[in-house]
Amino acid sequence: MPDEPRWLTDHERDAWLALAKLMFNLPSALDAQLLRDNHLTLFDYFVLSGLSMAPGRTMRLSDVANQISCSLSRLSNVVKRLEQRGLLRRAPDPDNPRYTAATLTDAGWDLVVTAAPGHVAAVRHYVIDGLTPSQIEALREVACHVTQQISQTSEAGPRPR
Amino acid sequence: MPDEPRWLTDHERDAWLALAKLMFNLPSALDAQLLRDNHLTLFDYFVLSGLSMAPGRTMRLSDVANQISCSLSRLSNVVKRLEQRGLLRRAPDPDNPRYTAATLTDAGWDLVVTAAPGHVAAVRHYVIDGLTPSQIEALREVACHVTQQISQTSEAGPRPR
DNA sequence: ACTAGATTGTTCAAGCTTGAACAGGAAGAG
DNA sequence: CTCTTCCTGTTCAAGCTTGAACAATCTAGT
Repeated sequence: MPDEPRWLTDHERDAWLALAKLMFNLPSALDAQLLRDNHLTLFDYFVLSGLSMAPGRTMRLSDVANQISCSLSRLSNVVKRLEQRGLLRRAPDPDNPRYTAATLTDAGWDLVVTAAPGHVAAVRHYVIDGLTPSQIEALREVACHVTQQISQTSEAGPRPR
Repeated sequence: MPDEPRWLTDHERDAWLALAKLMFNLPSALDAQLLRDNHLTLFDYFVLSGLSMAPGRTMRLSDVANQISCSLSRLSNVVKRLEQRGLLRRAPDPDNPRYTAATLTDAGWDLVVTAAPGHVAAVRHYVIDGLTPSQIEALREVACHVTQQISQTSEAGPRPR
């Protein structure tokens, strides 16, 4: 039988509700821009953009999954579709055939280069522009805090009581 | 042909990447706790919790959709499933038969009461606890800024150039 | 009163995500 | 050397979301 839980104060609740609204709506807003202009989801863009910055435009799938914190299952499905569109190629890693390496094709590179300006403009429009430098710093601190809590908790179970 | 776009500075990019990681992972972390303990998604919880705070535990579907900023299509599907589970009832609004009103049942109320402490604990754990009051205030300001940008832009098209 | 348009909500097909089951290879213990 | 275990990645079924099409109702203009 749990003690009386520590409810949120009014300020805490306001901040949480605002964040929840952001979580529900920002992904679809960014998806909408990328889909409309480049037929990419935000998730697709992160995968391609990650590859475009890697040496040799190549990364192991498990490294990609770690970088953007997603399930291997989801990544595998997305990468399969991106390969079917000719934006990247999959091949077993020569050093260690257990790994699969994804390499951006020229078409994939061109698409990232084409899509980047519009995507950055959307991120600026929705998130960055209009914030003061100290708000941007606070945003970074808060978001890092949350992601750290999540990754630390994944082992110990979400709610340790 | 666009001008050279305004890329993000290092600080801005760090803040944006941290927020993106939060967006990708916080919803599933909160879903996981609610699904494990109460067989509810976060979205389900917001719907039920919204009804539980409304006068008569009743709201019009379109008001619910506005409150949590989601498509009517998604809400309609979720509400149908919640009704099948006996957590709420749908009925045409007596005042205006064009509206559909959803009313929380006793079972739905009991479930919200049961689920709330664990959910609040998870929100505290992942988000609120460990932040200073000024960080919480900054979070609220930033999140409100973003949601405002999104709702203002939905009319004029995401990327006005 | 009548028509045109807007609002509200449902439904359907298509696509996506999730979690579980599975296969293959690598590393380590005995 | 062999067995077990872990890691990596794929696949499949089930469930969810999306957007478009549709029906029903209200509102406003004429």
